[in-house]
Amino acid sequence: MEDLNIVVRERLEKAAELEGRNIALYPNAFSVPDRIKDLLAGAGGKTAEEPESDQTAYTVAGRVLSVRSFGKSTFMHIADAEAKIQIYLQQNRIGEESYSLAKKLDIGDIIRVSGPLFRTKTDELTVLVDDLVLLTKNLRPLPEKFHGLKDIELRYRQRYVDLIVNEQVRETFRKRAQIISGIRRFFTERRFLEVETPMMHPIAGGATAKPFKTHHNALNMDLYLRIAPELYLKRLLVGGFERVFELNRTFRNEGVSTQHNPEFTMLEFYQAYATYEDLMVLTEELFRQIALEANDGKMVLEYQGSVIDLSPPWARYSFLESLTGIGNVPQEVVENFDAAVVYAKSLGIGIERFEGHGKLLTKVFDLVVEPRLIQPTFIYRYPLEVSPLSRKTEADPEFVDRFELFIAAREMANAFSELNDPRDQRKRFEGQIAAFQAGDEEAHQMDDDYIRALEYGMPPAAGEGIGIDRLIMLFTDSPSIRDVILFPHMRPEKKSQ
RNA sequence: GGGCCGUUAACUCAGUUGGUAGAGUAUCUGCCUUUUAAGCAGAGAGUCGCCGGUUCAAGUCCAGCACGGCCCA
Repeated sequence: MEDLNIVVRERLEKAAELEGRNIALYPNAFSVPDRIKDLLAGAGGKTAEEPESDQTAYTVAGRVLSVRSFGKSTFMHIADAEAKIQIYLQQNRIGEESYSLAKKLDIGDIIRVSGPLFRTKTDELTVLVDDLVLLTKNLRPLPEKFHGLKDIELRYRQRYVDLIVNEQVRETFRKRAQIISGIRRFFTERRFLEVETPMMHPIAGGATAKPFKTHHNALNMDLYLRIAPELYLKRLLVGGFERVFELNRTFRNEGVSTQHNPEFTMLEFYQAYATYEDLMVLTEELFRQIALEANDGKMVLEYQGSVIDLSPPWARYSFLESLTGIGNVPQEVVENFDAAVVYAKSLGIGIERFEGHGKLLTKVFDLVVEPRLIQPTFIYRYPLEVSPLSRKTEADPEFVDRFELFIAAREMANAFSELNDPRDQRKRFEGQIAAFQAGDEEAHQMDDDYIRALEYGMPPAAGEGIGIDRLIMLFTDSPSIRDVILFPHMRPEKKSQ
């Protein structure tokens, strides 16, 4: 307690004083029948005189955000979950006893007030308080009213404070919830079944990434936090569910950045009897619905200064076309491995000895093409080498029936027609194991049960993964993934406050 | 992992050439019954991120570390 600042000490003293007057600091069971939003909406169409004539008392609760105190009357603003409203306390209306409590209230306290509505001289709808109850005493001062809480570290570490004082942050997370429930509806309406598959995997598969490792004590076995739900969802296609989706957390043991958080939310969906081309159309429809619901019905949005038009259809380039056409990569680089090595080195790309032509070209792509893909763009037909779970392109078996979607220079989705030939899948895994032995830590492991599942027969299908956090960033114009994750991962604080 | 930047009161920020630590908000006291970044008068509030070094003297200069941010890989 000795490390508390003077303001907290004073509030503790004030709290003790109130308790000495038999005023409960944290009382329970006070009903709050009205919402501030409803009061504002109900009075919206009324003239200044009408609220005066309506003496109906309303009861709202909320946190005190500001106080403007005079001798014997006080204005405050209080906010509940959706809105804020001004309240007006007068000593001769609520009595000296209640008014002395009002004088002791602090910004940050949660109170309940009852009374009729009126409009002030400046036409602001205000609750004329008849009854005041302290519901929760605040002991820590809120950040300054004008500048708010700016310090990014504090905002993430103490998100609760960020949410109290920064309305825009609340709005971002409301929009996140709205988009996610819209996605659920989109797939449910199309007869996709929402499923939950394990997050702890004995084999971390379905993506190229380093996993987190954990341990099950009773079973005495190591487990990995999933890097993708993919292989379990496809087992469900084998099982007979023809359309499934999962919308939940995935974990990758990588660095943190404005676009990476160790745990993030991923949508994956699989549709039997569809191809990756069908999913391009479905993806356009999905974004169209999200824009209708979360972008005021507009297909155009602004992200960090770039105007992005989501109107379908979106541009489509094959992977190789995009390298030469968008990235201005010389033709011989895409045709010849040795030329690709020289070119990659000239861009400063580090090359591992287990990396082949396809892998090299994806590194070149990330550097010279991806940054230019501002408008929604499908890049399709990826190298076989970087796609161990995708169906080969029938016309060109060095490539696969896969696309990635880029918007605002970021990968937003990854989709492909699924490889359902168990013999080919086993060979692909074996190739991955060879890469792992050559030093590729992210290479896929053999998953014998997955092969066994395919041997029972998985219908031809296509599947897709969408990084939900990046999608939310796009629709909320957020520069960092941490702005759309309520509690982003941080190193621990050195000492608690 | 590398480079650059930041860390000063609860919050937002100043702090000059190295010479006793500043403002606004918030808090406390007094006045004030239609204010809204209310106003006026006064007061309190600091491990200048941490640890060393240089110096008569360090918020300031130097080294290391911690946390954070941005960029790069």
